Amino acid sequence: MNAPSTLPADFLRSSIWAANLGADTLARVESEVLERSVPGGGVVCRKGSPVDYWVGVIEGLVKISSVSAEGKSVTFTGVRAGGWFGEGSVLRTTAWGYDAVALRDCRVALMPRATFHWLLETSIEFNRFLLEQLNERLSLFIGMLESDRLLEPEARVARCLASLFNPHLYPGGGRDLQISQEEIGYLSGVSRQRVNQALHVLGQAGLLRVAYGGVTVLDLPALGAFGS
DNA sequence: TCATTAAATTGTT
DNA sequence: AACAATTTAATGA
Repeated sequence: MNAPSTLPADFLRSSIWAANLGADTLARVESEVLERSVPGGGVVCRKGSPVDYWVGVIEGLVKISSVSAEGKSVTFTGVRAGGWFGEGSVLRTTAWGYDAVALRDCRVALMPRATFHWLLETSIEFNRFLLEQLNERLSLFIGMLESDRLLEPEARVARCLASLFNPHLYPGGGRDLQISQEEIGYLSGVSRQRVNQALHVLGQAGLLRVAYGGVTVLDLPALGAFGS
């Protein structure tokens, strides 16, 4: 069922930002990027700790969230295989402004801060990619401001899933995603029971197909616009 | 390959 | 939150 595990080098080459890099540039990046495994429930990076790397998800699913002083948790987004996060932190700050937690066993690629900045200074294509990625995330968060307060659980689940199929953030992801209803609950801030109901509503609407341990998106545009 | 068992996930209250 | 039903994964014959 699962694809054979991706080698770090293959993962880097399949990232869109790497598509137009020269061979020697790519070789240097490959030699400097590290790989690390994070068990399910483990912390990829913790709020307040130094930002030493830009992080790519090779395999698994990572939740980006923040916990308030009273212990209330807010999830910003999920990052699935193929996605990179932390560019804002690497660019502007020295400490992470949020937590990144592995929802299941993960393998992540770590690009050292220095490598990131070197790419930033040498590659126009890399800059173009960052501009697009930051823009995609901005519109994602703007949409969340609306959906978080105004929309019912069905729409929140719909948008949460749609965001995981964003072709700019997760290239080559296909239409299928292995994700449990519990994981969707963590990402969308909806109880698992409500996720279960919502998935059936969305399935009835023909927007997606639910399967054991995963979903298949049938109509991505409609999914992202559900409820508005 | 098949049957049995444990674990994970889903569906319902 | 708790429970039963279903699906998958693992194990050994």
